[in-house]
Amino acid sequence: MRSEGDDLTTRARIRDAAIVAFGRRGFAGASLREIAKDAGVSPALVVHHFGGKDGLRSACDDFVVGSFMADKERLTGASASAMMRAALEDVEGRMPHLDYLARMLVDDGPAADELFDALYRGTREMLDQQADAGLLRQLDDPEMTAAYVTLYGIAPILMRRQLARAFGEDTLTPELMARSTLPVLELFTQGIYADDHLLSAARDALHRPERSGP
Amino acid sequence: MRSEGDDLTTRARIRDAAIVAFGRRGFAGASLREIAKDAGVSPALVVHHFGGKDGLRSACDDFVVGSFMADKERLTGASASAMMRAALEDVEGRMPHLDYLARMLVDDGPAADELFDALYRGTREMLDQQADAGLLRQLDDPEMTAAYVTLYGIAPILMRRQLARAFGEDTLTPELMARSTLPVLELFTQGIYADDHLLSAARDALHRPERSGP
DNA sequence: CGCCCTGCTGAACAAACGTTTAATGTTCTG
DNA sequence: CAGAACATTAAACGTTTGTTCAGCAGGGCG
Repeated sequence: MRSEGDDLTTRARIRDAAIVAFGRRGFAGASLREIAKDAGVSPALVVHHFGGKDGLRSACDDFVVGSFMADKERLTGASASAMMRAALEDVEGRMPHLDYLARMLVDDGPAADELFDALYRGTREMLDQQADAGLLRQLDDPEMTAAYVTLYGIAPILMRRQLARAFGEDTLTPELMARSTLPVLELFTQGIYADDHLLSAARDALHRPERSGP
Repeated sequence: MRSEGDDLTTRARIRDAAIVAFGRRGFAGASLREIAKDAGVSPALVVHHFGGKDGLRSACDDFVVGSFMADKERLTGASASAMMRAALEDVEGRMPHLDYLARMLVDDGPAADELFDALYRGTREMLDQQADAGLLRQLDDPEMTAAYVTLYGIAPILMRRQLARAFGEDTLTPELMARSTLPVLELFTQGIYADDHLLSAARDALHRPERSGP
């Protein structure tokens, strides 16, 4: 009997192979036969366990999102440096999950909305707490800011390969992630512009949007 | 005879249909037959014009990247508010191209590297200019900062649907893009944190990375 | 023992895929 | 007008896709 909890069962092996395949080639690009071969089983068994390709997809969705949420919950309340260390520690081990999450978020699958909402809500709550603690500046549009902080947190995961390539690596290494910590925090605590010429120019442009004549 | 310049030829219609299909369903998910039907031609004609699905892909790559670069070049040197207005003006008209670019950047296609490199290079040059003009703060790691500014510029395009959904829309509207201008510029000119507790904590953690005992 | 589940497989299925081939209009050219 | 060159198609090909089906091994239970 298949119990949801214990792992390493055949069912779990299939699911893990599917996560890798979907993450690498996308849902449409990965075939049941390839997944079955990677898991060392027959294609029919995949259907037997998950009902079909769509069922396999939602099982993967649930598992990846679930373990991501568990990780997130486990680290809630931990110190910032502990979170950082945990995130850096095995990027490689969780790489298939990251691949899968990235694919989810751009493929508009059914579970992607739920995942993004959870991330956005988490970011909003975090920012609210920090605002209450007096750690934040006065924000012009807190909700939109929270949305962009969420986007900016996901961006390096979505484009991890390009980010790595820009620094001569071919995948995201712990060193690269460590190196990116300071610049990101620098941006978030003091920005990169020395004065507010761009900001006030934008304010002007938005408040009286003049059109250029012929 | 097919001339590269003038548009609305059958070849161009096929290519445009392919851009829409690839952007929506991904390269593997879109079929030649569907593209041919959307373009109002037979599947065989697609092969005749582009040599096959791969040829069609690279033709789309070239066209989308090419017109993107042309747009970018056309706006080089324009005022910031002019760039903003141009970018906002017809998000809807360029939506298929945005879909396609987003898919390119996460699908690791052959032309994606070239595109990202161009974007990254452009960002680095822009930041260098602004640094020379004294508009930038002193940056801890200018290259990594430039990489993240590039990522952050692309992020709202990659996750445009989620961003829109967070504000009750189902696609990226000009209003949403306008509304996001101020929060983003706010972040880039002064950050969101009131003090540097996170930044200095990260500096400490990176310079003496203590491990937590058992 | 016999029975029935459950995990699992090989073979086969219809559909969809990208591509090829041969043929038909269509258009330009000498 | 003949003929080459191009645009276009219907039909078929071989492959791969997701899925179905009948059946085999094996362990718990009467």
